Amino acid sequence: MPKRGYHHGNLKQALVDAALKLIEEKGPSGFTVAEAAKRADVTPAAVYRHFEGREALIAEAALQGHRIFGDLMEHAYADGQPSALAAFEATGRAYLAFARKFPGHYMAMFESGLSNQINPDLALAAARSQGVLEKAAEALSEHIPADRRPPASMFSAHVWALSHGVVELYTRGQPGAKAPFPAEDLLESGIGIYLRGLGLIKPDS
Amino acid sequence: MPKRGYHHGNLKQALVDAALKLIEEKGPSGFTVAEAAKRADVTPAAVYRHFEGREALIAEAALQGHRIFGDLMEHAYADGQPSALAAFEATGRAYLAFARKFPGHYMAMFESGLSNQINPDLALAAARSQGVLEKAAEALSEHIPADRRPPASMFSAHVWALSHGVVELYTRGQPGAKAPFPAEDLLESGIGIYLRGLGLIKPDS
DNA sequence: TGTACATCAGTGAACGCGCGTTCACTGATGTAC
DNA sequence: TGTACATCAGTGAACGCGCGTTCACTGATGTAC
Repeated sequence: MPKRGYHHGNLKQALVDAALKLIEEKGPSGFTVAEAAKRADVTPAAVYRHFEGREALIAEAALQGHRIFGDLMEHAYADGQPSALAAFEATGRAYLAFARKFPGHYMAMFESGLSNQINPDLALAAARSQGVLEKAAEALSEHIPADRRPPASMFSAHVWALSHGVVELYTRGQPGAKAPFPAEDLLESGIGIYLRGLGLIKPDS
Repeated sequence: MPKRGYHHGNLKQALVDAALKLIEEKGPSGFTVAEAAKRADVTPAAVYRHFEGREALIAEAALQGHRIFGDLMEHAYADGQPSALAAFEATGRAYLAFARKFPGHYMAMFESGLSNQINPDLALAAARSQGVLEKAAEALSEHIPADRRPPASMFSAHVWALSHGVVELYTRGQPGAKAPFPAEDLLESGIGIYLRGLGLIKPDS
């Protein structure tokens, strides 16, 4: 536990953490500077010692999220190697696992309406995780005969879209929500069928 | 053009239309009662002659959206008949077409955070469009040998998720957005590969 | 057709609230000597 | 080790603003006779 007297010790991170909790609870637009400050036991004005404003705080939360996300994707990819197929599947699963485990980060990254271009660090971190999936797709596409091989960036876009859709529709526990299957199963089976469609899995395995 | 004197003529719908435009422009949480009133050339207080409050206005917008959406899905389904495959593919395309053509409605329906349970009419209208896709999936699943036939509600969930993901990620024209392929092509090809994976399309056709 | 009146869709002013942000300040901390 | 001082992370009060909503009201409309 960090010290706490008049000076906080690590207020910047405490504010980011508070913002993440708030975003998780009420969505990106339900989050307010004042409430984040309150949760960090600090006056609203103190926020401006560490951030230019509300948007900068959200951007920092998103940045941290992209870094974690990128790491997870890299590890998933590495664990699946040397099988191109296993690596590709693992990155898909990592997407959902991240959304589950870091919902505040996820929302800051993908649902806040914040542009990644706001800040070069953010743009870089965002590009990195996307790059991992594209790399995995690239390796996978080499297992398809060259004459009828669709572009690898298409695979990654498909899986990214499917993953995102599953998260948005079947992961949010809205009251009265439809949840026919666990999201993990839905994504796993969806990707499985998709890969079979690409001819990368045997029809009956 | 409706008359306009002291009385508006059709203020209720004018407010819904204004709300839809605003939501389209600034997102569901960027929309305000005051601005919707202004766009309809009316005092904010007038809104309360027709709606209980802000939320009720959004709910009405979402309701109208679900009705249009349901109709589109039904028509797409009917046009694809009697081919189960064509009908299924058509409903997928209809999803994206709706999101393109009625972005305000789409956002009110799927991005406003509004629960469909708020209002029985809304719940009904929302269930209807989902039902069409499920019906299409049901018919399709009968073309798969019964012993290795996954549940039809899974197909519809997969396609729904893929469609939603494509809309969210590749349809919103954010500055600096990644748009490797037209969303329509992405969805079309994704569903194609998926259906091949189900064994419903010939590998090389 | 003309008048009296009920209905009701709008107005305009006001409310309390919480927001993001600013400012001069003060108290704690760390460093130089 | 002790004192003087610069640094700086926090405070507390205040700002202007736009929000959703309420209220008593008024002017237009439609109907009964």
